[in-house]
Amino acid sequence: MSCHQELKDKGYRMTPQRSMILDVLHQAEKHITPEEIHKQVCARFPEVNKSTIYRTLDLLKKLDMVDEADLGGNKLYYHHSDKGHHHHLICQNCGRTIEIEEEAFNPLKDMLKDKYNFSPDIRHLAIFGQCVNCT
Amino acid sequence: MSCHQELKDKGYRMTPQRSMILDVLHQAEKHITPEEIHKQVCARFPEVNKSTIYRTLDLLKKLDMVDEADLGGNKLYYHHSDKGHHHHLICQNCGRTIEIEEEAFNPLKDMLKDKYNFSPDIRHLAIFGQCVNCT
DNA sequence: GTGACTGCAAACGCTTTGCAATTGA
DNA sequence: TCAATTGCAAAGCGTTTGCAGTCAC
Repeated sequence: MSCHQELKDKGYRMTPQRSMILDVLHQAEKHITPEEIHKQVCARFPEVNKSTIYRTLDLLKKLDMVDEADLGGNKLYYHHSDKGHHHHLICQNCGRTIEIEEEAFNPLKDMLKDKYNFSPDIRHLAIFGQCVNCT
Repeated sequence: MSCHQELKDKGYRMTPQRSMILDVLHQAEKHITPEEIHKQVCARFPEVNKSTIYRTLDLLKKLDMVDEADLGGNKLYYHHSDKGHHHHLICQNCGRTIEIEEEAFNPLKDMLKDKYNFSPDIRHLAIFGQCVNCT
């Protein structure tokens, strides 16, 4: 798990808390909230404080080691950035989320650049709607 | 201002508070937050409670008289729905927001439908990035 | 008159912060 | 050793809620 080393290399300390947060992020199959990270970490190592979760996520975000996704609602979601950027289709009916690869948005990016002179930074995009099962 | 009548027709009461909230929404040039609505309403009619703003916005949303936009961050933005759906390009550097018309996203919609069997409900989309001045 | 509406105050959920105690290098 | 990191408790922010009083119809 090289990201443990990565933290050290950048001059930060490796603590059990940070190690476990990294592990949880690593094992997570999809985006998780600070709340979920906290729950999972506490299952293994009781009494890690929530503010530690938040501070660690801030740090990892600053170091580009996690991606932060605002999927709507009032929560933020995080995932390991080595899992690549991608986007989400979220069914407003059943809640299913479909991941789509970043490249699918290249035509959109080009259009925004050509027509609006705008360079989009599309790391996460949440698009709401209806999935097949629900239409 | 027919939306005042519209409320009545649907069986709701017209109060000074609701009237002013509608006016503020009407005069707003762009999306505004409940906070801003509150400030503007209070400038004319002191002491309208914030919960009234929230409850009125909920009502108007239910009646499809306002659109709610989650532009990221922890705030919600509102605007009169008769101003039409549109999207936003938000410069992460200078904060400028550029409105773009809904039709610009038709190719994207078609792609999501064809490739992912997903029917997007794209009423508001916020795309972050860099505007011309900031690149 | 009466139920829809408002103001108030308290609580919510998620996140941030100041500070003293702890701990990794 | 000693600055970086943590836990704790409190506060921040935008929003929601229960309730008693008021007001549009």
